[in-house]
Amino acid sequence: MRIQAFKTAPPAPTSSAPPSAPAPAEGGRRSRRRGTTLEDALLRAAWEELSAVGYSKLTMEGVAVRAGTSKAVLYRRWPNRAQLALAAYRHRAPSVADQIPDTGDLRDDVMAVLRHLRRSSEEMSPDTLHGLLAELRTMPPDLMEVLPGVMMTILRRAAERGEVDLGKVTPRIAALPGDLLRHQFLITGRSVSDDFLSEIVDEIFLPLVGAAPRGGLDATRRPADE
Amino acid sequence: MRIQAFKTAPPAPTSSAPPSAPAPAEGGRRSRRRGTTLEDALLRAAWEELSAVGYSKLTMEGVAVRAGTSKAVLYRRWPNRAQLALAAYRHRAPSVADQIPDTGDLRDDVMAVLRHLRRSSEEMSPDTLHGLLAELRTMPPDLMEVLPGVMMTILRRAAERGEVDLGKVTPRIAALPGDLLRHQFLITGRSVSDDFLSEIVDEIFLPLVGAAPRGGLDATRRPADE
DNA sequence: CAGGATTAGATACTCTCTGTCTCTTATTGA
DNA sequence: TCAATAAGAGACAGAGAGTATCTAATCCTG
Repeated sequence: MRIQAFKTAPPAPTSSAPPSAPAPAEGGRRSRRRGTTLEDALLRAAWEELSAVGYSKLTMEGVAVRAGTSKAVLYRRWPNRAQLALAAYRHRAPSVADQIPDTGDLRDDVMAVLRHLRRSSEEMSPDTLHGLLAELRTMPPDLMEVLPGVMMTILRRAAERGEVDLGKVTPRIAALPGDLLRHQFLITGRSVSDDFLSEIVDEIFLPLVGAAPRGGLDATRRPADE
Repeated sequence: MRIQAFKTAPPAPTSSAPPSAPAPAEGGRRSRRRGTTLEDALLRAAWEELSAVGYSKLTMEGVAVRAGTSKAVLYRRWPNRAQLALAAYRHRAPSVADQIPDTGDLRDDVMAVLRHLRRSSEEMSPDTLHGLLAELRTMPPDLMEVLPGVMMTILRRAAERGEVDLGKVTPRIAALPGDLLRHQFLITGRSVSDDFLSEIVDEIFLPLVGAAPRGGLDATRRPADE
């Protein structure tokens, strides 16, 4: 036989606030949230918890407490941890496609995209990424499709400027810099260095698309130009 | 106060064999294993369990039962699941370095290495790889260092035949085919296709090391060249 | 504005798994 | 022969996932 919750007693009107929730105003109880307001708060809490403790230590209970609610409210919306974490990521992550760089120089554009991608990787710990991938079995396609699109735009502009020959560019090549960055991040579990980005671009990507790395191959950067 | 196991009764000499263990001989009890014999059996059981259910469903209890022993015996040797799984992998995986192909042709050599690598990936489900990476935080370096070494050997031989210019080959480029294969495996969660391997080699690797993809362009092909 | 529908928030509960510990006894080695 | 070692059995404590049930706050409709 189950022991059920209080039957009539109101939940202690004074000082029954959740332990360390984002402050339910003060003193009294916060009004009950619903709809989008609540959902936003849940996703924000999930993201904060994810950043704070990482995926492997992410618990539904933890998210619920941080959001000032309970597990049931989470399970009503997402079937499990992985889906919640993914939703939290999508809810917050700014897309690479939001601002496609256009510096007038292919190398600069590509570096800008890679730095952006690195920044957005850093927001998600490797632990989180692996955990997600392990539970989702596969990377959600929409997260993979953005980058090649962005790269193609950049390359098309470079082709118009005569920097590259579009005929040499296959989808695989367009995806290459992003793939290598992601691989490195997954394997080393740490954010990649600027040198690594330069290597990708100068040793591999630019040669493949037929654009000589401007000024010398000393990597990291290049001398004054024109 | 604890309720402890039988005090004097011998553990039911007849038919108390572990549920589905690899057959403890028959009828009676198997003799008690020790040392290397036992350790081998444990690692083999761990690998079998890993292949059978994947890392996310791998339990110490499951391995113990399969090995016909108990959890304590496992914990005496490995501090946790991840270390056990890693040990099981190392114990069984044949290294790529064991047989470096030498066909007399760079493309064939590289394809052979990639196929070997693919085969050995297939033995470990993506789920397992992600799970391991998530818990280990980072790929054990020794698992990463083998491949570039093998590739350099192949490339050196190709250079002696005049197929490539070693001066063009950086460590990053040597590691490239393996990295791309691993990335694809991690992201898609499935074994990669032959076409994918050809793409890597013909579109990316060979051009970078200055060796034209031989003859047939039928694979994924490339714009008319020379 | 009243009353019904919805569902937030609180809490209990079941299950599974990790990692630890204790106990008995088979096996080894001196 | 006998003491030291460790295998194998299983109890146990604790954490967390996911489910279920209840009360009451809020919304919506008439």
